[in-house]
Amino acid sequence: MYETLFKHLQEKIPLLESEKEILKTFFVPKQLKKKKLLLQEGNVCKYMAFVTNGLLKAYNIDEKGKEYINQFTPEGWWTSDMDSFFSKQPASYTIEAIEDSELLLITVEDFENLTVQVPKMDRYFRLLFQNSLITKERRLANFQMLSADEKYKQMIEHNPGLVNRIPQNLLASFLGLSSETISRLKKNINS
Amino acid sequence: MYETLFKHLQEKIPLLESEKEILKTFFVPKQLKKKKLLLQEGNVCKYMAFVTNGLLKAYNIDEKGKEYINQFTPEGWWTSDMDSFFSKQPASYTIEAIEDSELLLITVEDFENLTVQVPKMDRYFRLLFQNSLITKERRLANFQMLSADEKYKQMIEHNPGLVNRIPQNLLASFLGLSSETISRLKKNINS
DNA sequence: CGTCTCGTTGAGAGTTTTCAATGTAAGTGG
DNA sequence: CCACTTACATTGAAAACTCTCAACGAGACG
Repeated sequence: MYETLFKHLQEKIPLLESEKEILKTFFVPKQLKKKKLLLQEGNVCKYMAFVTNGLLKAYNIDEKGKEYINQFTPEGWWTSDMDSFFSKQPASYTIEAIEDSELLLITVEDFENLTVQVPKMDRYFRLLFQNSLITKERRLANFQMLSADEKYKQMIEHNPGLVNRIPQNLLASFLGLSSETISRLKKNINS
Repeated sequence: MYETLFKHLQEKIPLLESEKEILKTFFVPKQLKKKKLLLQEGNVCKYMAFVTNGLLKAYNIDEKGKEYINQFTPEGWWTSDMDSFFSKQPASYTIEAIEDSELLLITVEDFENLTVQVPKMDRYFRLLFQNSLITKERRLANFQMLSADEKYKQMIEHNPGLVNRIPQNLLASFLGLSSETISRLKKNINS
């Protein structure tokens, strides 16, 4: 499972075998069954997690218990409540497995040590966060500018793989729509 | 004006005098009068800009000419269309000065060279992007979860300085509301 | 077979927008 | 310094969009 991680890292930075060995010592593998939590809202987010297999969701809950999905994380991507992770404040997100998943976990302390011991990891995470930031900006612009209809169409066009992998109600939550609205959009599109 | 930049960098990383001298060679100062553009949508974003003075806005425009403000950038912060800057694709944002401003510009090529020549800049930008990401996530969550009323109140509470510095219609655009709605919210709050 | 999850459909309600009119303050050029 | 224009804010009324609630249907799974 470390191979998935190394492959991902090497898309951004070259890695020596010796560095791979060092890296292995920083990560702890973890299995997470469907519906199990990696992080519970209110607790401090102890880990940043690289997903080697499966699919997770990160979401907020409001006073009425309604769920707002912030991010889906399939294999090959990272997840955590970054705010909580770095600041050690209680998390506002809950992170849960949508499918049985395999993760590699790293703590903040190890994260900091890793970037000191292997400085090119600063570059890796600079590039990772840089790309994440661009993605988030695009998502935010979609929220600002698009109608329900447009959001849904964009999603199908840009993330067909994900759309087919999750139930419609989760997609709705991610897009900031109700599941009923999506039903109605589908009907209009097929006519 | 470089002092503002150095001060900002040194909140995240220590800097030697020699490094400051190197840094100076990478940045070009620029004055930007109110209403003038730093970047026009459709052009490639050539610069990442550190604002030493003034205030800018970055926004999208839809087919109807409606403006959607993505970010306000006061002194001490960075602005650019990151997607366009790093990918060299045409920008989707326009960036404009709201007040007479002073900027320090760096090109992509120099940005890359800088991180190679001064590796701790990777760390600096890792931390910068990390924090920006957390901010964007919070902003996105607000868009997903909050009503017009709640968005406005949060804004006043968390960014009173900015709110007092910009006209209401720009604030509305930033929050994804109409200026009329904000007028009505104000009336309700003061009663 | 029963239960749980997920999706569809209808009707009504709520929030926010749009459009248009009006008000007000602040520049700007003659 | 005044008249005029421009920028910004307020208010009302109607319209649009999406949601909520409730009922029902269909498939998956133990």
